Amino acid sequence: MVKIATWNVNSIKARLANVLDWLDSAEPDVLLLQEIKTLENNFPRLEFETRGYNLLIVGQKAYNGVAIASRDKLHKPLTRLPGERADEQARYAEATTFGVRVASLYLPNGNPMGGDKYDYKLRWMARLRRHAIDLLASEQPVVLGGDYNVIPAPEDVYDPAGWENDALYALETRRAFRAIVHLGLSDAFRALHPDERAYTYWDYQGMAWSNDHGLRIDHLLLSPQAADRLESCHIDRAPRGCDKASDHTPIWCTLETTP
DNA sequence: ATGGTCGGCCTCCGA
Repeated sequence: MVKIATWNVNSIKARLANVLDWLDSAEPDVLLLQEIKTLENNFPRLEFETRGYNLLIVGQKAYNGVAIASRDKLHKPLTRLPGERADEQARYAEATTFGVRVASLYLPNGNPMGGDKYDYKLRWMARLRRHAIDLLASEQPVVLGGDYNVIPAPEDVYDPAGWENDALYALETRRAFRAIVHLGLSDAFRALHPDERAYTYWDYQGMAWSNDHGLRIDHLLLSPQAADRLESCHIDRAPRGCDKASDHTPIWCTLETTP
């Protein structure tokens, strides 16, 4: 069995104690991190390495930044999403570990609607779709995990009507997300919990956490070869309630080991 | 009574 988790930590330095506590209790084999908000050289490597994790870090100063931590070696690393050479933002890391092709992705937020930011989000989603075609053609187990900044359906947000003009839920955003999933990927959480209302993100503002005004925007999308091995998927709400919490909480899945 | 989101970085931007 291999346990793969994803967590937008909103600064690895500000969140280090929370992340290490969670690593020690949840013991994921692979942790996909987003919004580390630091350059590779300033990432707290030692704390992960002493716990037996290898690292692939794609850093950026102050903004964005993703990483993969794994108890197995990380083979054939890819540190940029193909398709737009001028894109300097650190939003994508991919490698093979435990025989699974895993990606840690931080999809652009896209707000405000109708400007450069939203155009960039849609272009990024088109690039992800194009890349997913190639990954699926390889017929290997693939787990594309991360902060998608996409609310897939009304049951994934506390107030769907209030979010219709937001880049996380706009019709065009949901269509672009479905166009990726419909290539043949499975949303691990929704596949195993079809009727469960569950969120992965609660804004810091307006008492969103205490009112459970959340969004489900962190996802694990699985290729058929991974989905056939899917045995569990859970959102761990506990870290969101801790002191100095990230606004996102971890979601993880387990894949059966191949016989 | 007070203040009311947070992180990074430099006084504001991004989320």
